[in-house]
Amino acid sequence: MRPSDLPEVRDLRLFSTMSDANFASMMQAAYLQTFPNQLDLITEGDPADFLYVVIEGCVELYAQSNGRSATMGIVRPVGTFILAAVLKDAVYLMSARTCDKSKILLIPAENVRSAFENDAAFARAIIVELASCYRGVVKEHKGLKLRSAVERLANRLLRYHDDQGAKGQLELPHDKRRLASMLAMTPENLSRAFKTLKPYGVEVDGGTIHLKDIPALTKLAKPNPLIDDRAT
Amino acid sequence: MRPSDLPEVRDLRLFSTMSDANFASMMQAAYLQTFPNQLDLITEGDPADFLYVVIEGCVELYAQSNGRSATMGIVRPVGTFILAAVLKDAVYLMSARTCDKSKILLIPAENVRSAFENDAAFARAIIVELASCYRGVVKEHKGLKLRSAVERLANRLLRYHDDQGAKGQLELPHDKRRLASMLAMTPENLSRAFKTLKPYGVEVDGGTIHLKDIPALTKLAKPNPLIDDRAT
DNA sequence: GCGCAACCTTGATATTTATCAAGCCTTGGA
DNA sequence: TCCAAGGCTTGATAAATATCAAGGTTGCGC
Repeated sequence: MRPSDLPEVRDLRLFSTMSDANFASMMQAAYLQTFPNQLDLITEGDPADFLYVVIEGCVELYAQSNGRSATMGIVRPVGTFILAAVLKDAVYLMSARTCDKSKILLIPAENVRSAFENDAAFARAIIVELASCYRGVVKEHKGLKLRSAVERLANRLLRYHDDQGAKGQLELPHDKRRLASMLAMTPENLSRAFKTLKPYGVEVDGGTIHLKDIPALTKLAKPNPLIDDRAT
Repeated sequence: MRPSDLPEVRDLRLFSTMSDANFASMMQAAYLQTFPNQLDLITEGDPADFLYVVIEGCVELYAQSNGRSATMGIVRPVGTFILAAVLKDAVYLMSARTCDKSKILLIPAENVRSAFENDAAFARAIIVELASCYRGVVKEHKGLKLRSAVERLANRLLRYHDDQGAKGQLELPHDKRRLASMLAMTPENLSRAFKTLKPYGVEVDGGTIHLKDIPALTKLAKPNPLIDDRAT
């Protein structure tokens, strides 16, 4: 794999400040692979052999215990996953499967670790990236502890709406099963939560959601930048 | 503040690999202060001015939204908090208050950031620390999504029991109010959860808990290293 | 075109968790 | 010593959420 093959990877915040030489040497043993839909990429508990970068398609991160299962997040191009396990040389805490035919870049964990030992700019980029991921989970966790299911849904809808240009409607980026699991509820409950939001101008048409009364929905949702903003 | 003043801080995993010069220069503007119990140290949303190190006493991290409040964690000596916000030069995502008379070291955020720019060993130590914190929150989050309140309590009791030498009994390290909030339940519910665990050999005597049937409790709790182990 | 499978919804019901209102200790201060 | 406050428990009740069982729709392969 040569650096020039995937300019979008080189441009990732995580990699853009590395020296060319270090980037090339990290990528030298990496390889690009295409996987079919619904394929298990990694299983929680396995040692972290690779850092994964989603180039095309879509990957679901999920966790299991006691026969229960929960979606922890969705990674879309161009995004990485399982960075912390790779850096600590530990086992994965989450499993991952494709939720679409996907093109994935696999960078051997050993190469990532030696790159950050040798490249101070990369180490700094990792710090920023890890700190962001950490704050992302803290926000998720706060949302789960401080909000009801309906409030979590309302805020998620407002977030998608903003992400998609605030045009009064939005497309759910995944199916409702997964959305329910991400929001820590059952699919049945998600259905009912949508009904609960109807008086607040939320109209569901398959995967398209119309928001007819954003002030009312916002008043219900009480969005909080310290939970909902991606950036801060 | 001179480096020699607080050897236990120098020995923290986060700082032990720094050069003496960089440690000294980072600490040069730091100061040590004693705070009474129940004092608010930081408020979520405020800019991150300092990295905090608990030297003596105890600090509660908590979050608020919509009038609701949740304990996110407890920091005891010698531990740091609010590292990610400091590194990102962002606002705090959590508030902190003392839950005991406490001696706290405050290191100006600017000094921490310039130290990691200049000291590669410190940058690597930060990466390990951040990755650990990140995995810690992921585990918390998994526990909340995959377990019922009673299961969370059962596993927490087993963890404390192990931490304290597995002698068939344990001391709750904080009051039940806070324990309930950490486990994402109300105090009333915690009381009832303890009663639910009575048939599994859990006997409550104030802050002392006796575990009379650990196999039964373990069978109920189904502890999972990918949720409960501190290290992995 | 038909039938199957996956996904979503709905209703009925059960379980879990929260809320409200006392009441009981313990503790610390006047 | 006694009072008051805070923390914990308990019971009754309400609200939130999950489970179970159909049933409807859609899309796809045959």
